Amino acid sequence: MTAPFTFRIDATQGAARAGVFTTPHGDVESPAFMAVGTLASVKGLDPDDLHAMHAQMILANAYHLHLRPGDELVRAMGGLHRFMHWDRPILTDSGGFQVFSLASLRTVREEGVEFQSHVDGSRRHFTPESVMEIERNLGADVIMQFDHVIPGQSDAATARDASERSIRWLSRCRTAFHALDHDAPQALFPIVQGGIHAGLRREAADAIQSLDDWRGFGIGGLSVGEAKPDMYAMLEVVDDALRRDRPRYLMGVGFPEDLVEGVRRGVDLFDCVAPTRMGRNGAAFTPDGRLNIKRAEFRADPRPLDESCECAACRRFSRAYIRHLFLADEMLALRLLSLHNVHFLVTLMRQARDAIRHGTFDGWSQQWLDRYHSRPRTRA
RNA sequence: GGUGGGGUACCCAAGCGGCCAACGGGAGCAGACUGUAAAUCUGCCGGCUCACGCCUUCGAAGGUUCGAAUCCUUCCCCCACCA
Repeated sequence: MTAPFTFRIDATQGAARAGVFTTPHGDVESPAFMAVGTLASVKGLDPDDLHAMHAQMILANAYHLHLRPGDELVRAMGGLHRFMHWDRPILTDSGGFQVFSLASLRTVREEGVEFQSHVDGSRRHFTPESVMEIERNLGADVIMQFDHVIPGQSDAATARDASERSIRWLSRCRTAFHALDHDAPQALFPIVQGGIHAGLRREAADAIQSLDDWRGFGIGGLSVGEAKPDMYAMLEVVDDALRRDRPRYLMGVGFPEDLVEGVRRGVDLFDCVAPTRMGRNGAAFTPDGRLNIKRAEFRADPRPLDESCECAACRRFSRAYIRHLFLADEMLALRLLSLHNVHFLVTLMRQARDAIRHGTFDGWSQQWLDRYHSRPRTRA
């Protein structure tokens, strides 16, 4: 068995790479999409669903699980893997994104962040040290540093402040991480910040890489309101600035087109709430763009959501049926759409992997993007 | 037959002389969601119009009034109780 947290690159094409990331709970073939299970549940799906669609690794969130049910409880229950009955790799986010998304409920200081719990209003203090302990208690394979995420269009001064603070916090995370007793092997990933400012991104990458021999890198602070071209430009900067023999994880991305664009720019891992949230809100991913199942045009449409899809929803159910379920507020609709969307992204990354291995990625990705963006109104 | 209550836009429902094309819901139609405070949020929702605006509506008909969904008269329906 390969030592944990090694990354083996099997093939490359341009900046794109196909590889295998090894964790204590199994290998992750990359590029890969990780479904998000913030509260130790990929909303609407159970582990059997995820296994069946060949999901390899999933995400959970330190902030949310600390508030409820409590990271110490999760540890007492044998850790996140046992608690949620998922025996494959897990990554936990640190709560850095909540610094951004719960901006109205928190105060950032150098020491850490004071949150007012969105659950019960109680005050909670998060520091790099406390977050490391929380993530140790949860016991994911990969844990993310505590970082400071800011809106995507922030000016350079704001972005520098947040990025440099994130690097100082990384240093504290690293010290705390090594001082803790871990119940099982874990890898701490740093996060490259810097907003949409190329110079800041490069500085952040350099500073982070001088701190330790990291097993992988997070790329954060993107898909938080900036324009897509800015995000893609930052990926190119970061691709160039980071060592290539470690996996790169683009945090919070994304939409299908962003995954393909990301792989083209050297990203190996992605996660996003989009497939489950958009599924719950009535949208399905298809190779021809998003399909809004609520639309009247699907009232009597016998076709599956995506005619080329082999997921458990598309193998069995029509658009007409799923539309009916959705409009009737049946929970099965949310589940089927979530199932399809996660399957879609997991499968998309498998296709990208295969294309890289076969040396056809450039053509494949261009064709895929052309079709996705062409969006024929109706295919009948 | 008597008494009381009621008939408002696709449905429910507020309004009870001008600020009413008419509060709210629902349904319907469309859109947005990117490390999940999200099974959430936004817009449209009588007709014509890009819009200003105009036109037709509040059971029916007639009346009072500068002006009515709102007041009066008659009629038609519905509901409850009494006989």
